[in-house]
Amino acid sequence: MNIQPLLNYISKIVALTDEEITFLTSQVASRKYLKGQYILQQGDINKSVCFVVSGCTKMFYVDTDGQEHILMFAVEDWWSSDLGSFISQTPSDFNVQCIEDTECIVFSYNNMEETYAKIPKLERLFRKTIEKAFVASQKRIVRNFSMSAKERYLIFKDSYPEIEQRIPQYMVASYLGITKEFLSKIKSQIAFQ
Amino acid sequence: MNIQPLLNYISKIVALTDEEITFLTSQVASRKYLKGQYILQQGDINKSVCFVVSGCTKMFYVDTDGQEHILMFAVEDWWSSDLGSFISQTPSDFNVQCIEDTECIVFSYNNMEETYAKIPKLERLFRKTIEKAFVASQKRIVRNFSMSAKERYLIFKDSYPEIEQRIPQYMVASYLGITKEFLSKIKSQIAFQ
DNA sequence: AAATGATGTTAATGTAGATTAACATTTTTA
DNA sequence: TAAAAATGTTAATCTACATTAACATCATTT
Repeated sequence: MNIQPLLNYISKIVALTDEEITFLTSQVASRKYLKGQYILQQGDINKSVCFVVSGCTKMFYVDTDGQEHILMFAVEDWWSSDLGSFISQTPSDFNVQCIEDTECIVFSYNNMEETYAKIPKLERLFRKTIEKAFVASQKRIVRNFSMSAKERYLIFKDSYPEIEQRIPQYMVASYLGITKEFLSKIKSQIAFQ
Repeated sequence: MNIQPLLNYISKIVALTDEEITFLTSQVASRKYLKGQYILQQGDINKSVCFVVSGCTKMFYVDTDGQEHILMFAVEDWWSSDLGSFISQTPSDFNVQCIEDTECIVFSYNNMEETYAKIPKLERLFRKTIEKAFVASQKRIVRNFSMSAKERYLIFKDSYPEIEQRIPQYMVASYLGITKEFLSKIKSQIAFQ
């Protein structure tokens, strides 16, 4: 199993010994999904945290009216999971679905305690990763409160130009919390200045 | 210095030895603020993470139109900080202000690495705390996208009845992302069913 | 106890973005 | 290569919530 992409990612944050790498390798698994496949479904208990090696996923919530609300995308070198369901082992509020053929490296809930115990550096890595995710999430709340949809779209485009290229526009709209029709209007406004 | 409230909080999540408690005590400080005082101001670098022992704080963002947007309140046993500024030691986007006389126990940035190194259990505690905060933040994003202001108000009221009692209504409105006038309307609607 | 400031309410009017619906374009499949 | 499915656009109409403004109530200070 090739976990090199994960090791490269980790090495940017903490340095593992050969022994730790060997142990880590024994604790994770590689998984491949086709475009359209679900990694997690609303209501199921999330048993795993995925590191995306290639491809792209979306995490979304389907509300009582059947409307889909995208919370995040994950591409190469990102983490993709419903952390809430994972940490409390309760039914998930979210779906995680592949929007391209996707390859992941997977940590499973049962191994997690042992992995943290044997490699405390990984606990540090996850602490830092989640700190950043939390900060980004707070900033998104602020933007949703204080900025217009147009401003939010421009920031998204600017922050994630690669992602905007590879996903359909109606998913960008969903991520921004607006309808595809309104995003279409915004884009035509921008085109004419 | 009385750090008992912090120790009680910690003991619910991880068990510290006497030695660890002694060390921890040497690393934190107690601080008192009056109602209205700022613990952190937008633009300043956040040097500390506060555990609230008594009182209440609000963290908020002032946008370019001078409008205030409240991200969170913190009461007894909660953490109150701009984590983004803290972890990256960059100017803060947020203000933290006391809305009651408030007493905190403070971890400072300079001690943090050492504290984690000496008491890895605290790194575990913070990982878990931030995981929960992140999950709550994601759920808030979903609610803001998929629910009406009235629904969000009812959930807030239900989730934090104590907080709703002790803060002015216009701050609840700001937290919900609506105007005080509209919250007033919602409340009168609810009163007549 | 009056005055000041902070907080809350009501109502008229305005607007960002939703909804609906019809159609255009692109991609995928048979 | 035609048909079907997925994606994107345009325009009319609607609505949740913002804005403004005037006033009411409560708390704090002098």
